Amino acid sequence: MSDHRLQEAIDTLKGSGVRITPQRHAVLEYLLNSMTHPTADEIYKALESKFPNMSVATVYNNLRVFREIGLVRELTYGDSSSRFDCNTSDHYHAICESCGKIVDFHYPSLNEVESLAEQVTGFNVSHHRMEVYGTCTKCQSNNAH
Amino acid sequence: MSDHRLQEAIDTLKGSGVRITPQRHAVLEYLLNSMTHPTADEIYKALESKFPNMSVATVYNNLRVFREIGLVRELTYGDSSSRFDCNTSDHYHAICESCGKIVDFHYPSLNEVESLAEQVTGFNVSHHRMEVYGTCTKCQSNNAH
DNA sequence: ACACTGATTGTAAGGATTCTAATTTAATAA
DNA sequence: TTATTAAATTAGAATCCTTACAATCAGTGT
Repeated sequence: MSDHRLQEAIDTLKGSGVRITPQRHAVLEYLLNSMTHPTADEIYKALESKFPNMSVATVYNNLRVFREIGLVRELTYGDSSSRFDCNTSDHYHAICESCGKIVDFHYPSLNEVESLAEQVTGFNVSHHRMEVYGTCTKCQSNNAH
Repeated sequence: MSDHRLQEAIDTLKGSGVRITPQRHAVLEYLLNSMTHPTADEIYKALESKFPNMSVATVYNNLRVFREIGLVRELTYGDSSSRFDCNTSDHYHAICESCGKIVDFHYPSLNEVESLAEQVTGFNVSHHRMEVYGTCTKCQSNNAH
């Protein structure tokens, strides 16, 4: 699908002197096509058939590289494992407390909060994160029987 | 210090049929007097001298009880272990990316964001979380040499 | 063809958290 | 006060996620 974003990401990697190996390409492609903010293990399992010999370590290594270069963000919610999000455009997440589903939504960036926080705390603020928690539509109807 | 908040919390627990054991009391008291959002291990180590036989499992068990009852919130940042915050009044956190320090700050609650998220995602939103990341005053001056 | 650097692999190791089974204890009522 | 009982604690094993490590492999340039 998003060949353009993929090519752009590959160019960014190459520009940083990172080699494009088949495994690395596959992890990156999977992340770009995925709308579900997968965990490292989900990526590993998804690529298992294509790369039967790939190690989990490779997935983690590549995710770290992508994160350090700024291609993906690591999301740490309450659950045990990190999730990875390659949508770097400004957006926020709504998380279902019942089923764990994550839905993106847009909102004008909270610059006011950042500048107020700088004044109050003396921090030099670089970024922020925000999520709303609640019940998704499907779980709402399930709960209503 | 905050005997009032402690007594209030204990009443809440008793009202839910939770027994007040010495260990439980100590964990709760430590959390209430702590301004640093400690990890489970920090709590465990801090109470070690008073309860030499206490198990880590006890700390985790009690934190889970407190969380389920709504006395504390579990904070999951990028680092490996959860932090626990018993300040249930509305506030946000500023986190230093250099030294890990966490500073509370107040801001009018982002109700607008919650209602917009409900409209866009169809979620029934119960709450939200937000943090700003940056460099604290101390690390700023350290970096400047 | 050779050397060099980085990437991958498999496995071991680490840390945080949960589980389990046995023991102890707080709250309650007789 | 004592007996009762369900809940809480304990110690250690087990689990899960992630990282570290050493050996191997692959691509690039000389």
